Amino acid sequence: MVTKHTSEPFTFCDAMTQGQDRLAREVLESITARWSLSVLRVLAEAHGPLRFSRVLERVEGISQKALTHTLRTLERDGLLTRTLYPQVPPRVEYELTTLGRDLSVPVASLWRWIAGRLEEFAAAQALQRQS
Amino acid sequence: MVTKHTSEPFTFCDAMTQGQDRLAREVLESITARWSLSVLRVLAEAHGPLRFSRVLERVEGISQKALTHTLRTLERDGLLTRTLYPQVPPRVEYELTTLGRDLSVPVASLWRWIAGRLEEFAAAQALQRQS
DNA sequence: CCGAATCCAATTGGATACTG
DNA sequence: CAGTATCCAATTGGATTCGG
Repeated sequence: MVTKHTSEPFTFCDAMTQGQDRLAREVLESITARWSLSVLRVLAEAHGPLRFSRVLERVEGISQKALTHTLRTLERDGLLTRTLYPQVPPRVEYELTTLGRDLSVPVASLWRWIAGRLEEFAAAQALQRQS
Repeated sequence: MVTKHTSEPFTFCDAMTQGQDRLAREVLESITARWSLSVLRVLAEAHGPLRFSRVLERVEGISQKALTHTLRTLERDGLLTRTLYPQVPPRVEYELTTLGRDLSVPVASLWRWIAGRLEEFAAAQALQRQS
């Protein structure tokens, strides 16, 4: 699959089959879901595996249920691995995959694009509140 | 505000105040919300203003309520403009701003990053379903 | 025509209790 | 310890109706 580049923006979807488009959207959603970036960040900063409880502590405001769901989704998409050590009490460790680590590059780009235009966004919102 | 670049990924949040971080997240959310990309795309391809009904027709599967909400959010963030022509019956036109048009660049980057790794994502998901 | 308002179904999310 | 299960509150989303 090769993405055609034309003068038209947003054409990047066109070269995909319906299944590919669906998968790509799924991944995009899991990346941009409520808690994903925070969890990815915590794991990136850990430079190694982290137990469930440690992640729970470091992601401010997340509930245990939401964390479980977020981790499962990111695992499903191959961004992190889940390793269960069958001990009593059990130990479960989460760690970024190479894919998960590489992700920070394009995500950081988008983030910086937004960060570089914060004044424009703030101005737009301020204008909006007037009318 | 200057974003510090270190070897650490995800540090791009650090140089922001809490208010800036909140705003950036708000924008990121509005961009990645359910229908935003489709709406932005339709407007980008229009090369000009588009009436509410025309957008509604071209975004497959969206409800009128969801479209109204999406348009309002994107307008609030300065990505498009809403122009009301006080006629009977009323006419309302939506058009991308420069900010909205520029957005397609970083979004396309992230999209291509994902698109270029679809096989890895598919493989990860396949593996997942086994266990 | 545009969209606000209303109603209702379905999904989400937190809190708590429980288990291997 | 790391969840799953359950209950419940709050939010979301579609369908429909109504109004300027």
